[in-house]
Amino acid sequence: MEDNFFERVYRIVRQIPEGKVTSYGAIAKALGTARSARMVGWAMNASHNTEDVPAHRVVNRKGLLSGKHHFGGTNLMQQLLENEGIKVVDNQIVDFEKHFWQPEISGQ
DNA sequence: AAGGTGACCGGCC
DNA sequence: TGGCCGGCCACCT
Repeated sequence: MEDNFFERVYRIVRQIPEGKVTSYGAIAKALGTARSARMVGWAMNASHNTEDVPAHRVVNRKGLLSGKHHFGGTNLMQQLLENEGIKVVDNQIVDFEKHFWQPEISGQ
């Protein structure tokens, strides 16, 4: 594996258990670069090439499926989340805090 | 090498 | 919660 920033993000996302979701900022924080939340989103963009990355479990801080547009479909991301027991209404996760899962901090 | 870009976040109203 | 603005950092052309 390479030391690419993407790999770092993927590693975290892959640790997200089923039925749980996290935010870009949380991942960025776990990476130690809380200010690069945008980079996390960018990494997810490249995650299209990686199958082991459940990007559908990653949403923005509001719990909105900000990246559903990139999922190739319209409600695919939502379906995946609902399939894991997460309720999604109007592109927004219900009880977001409840399903929120915080990744472990790197180097700790 | 420089500039543009982005699936964001936090603060303020 | 919603809208607007600034910052921030790695990737791409």
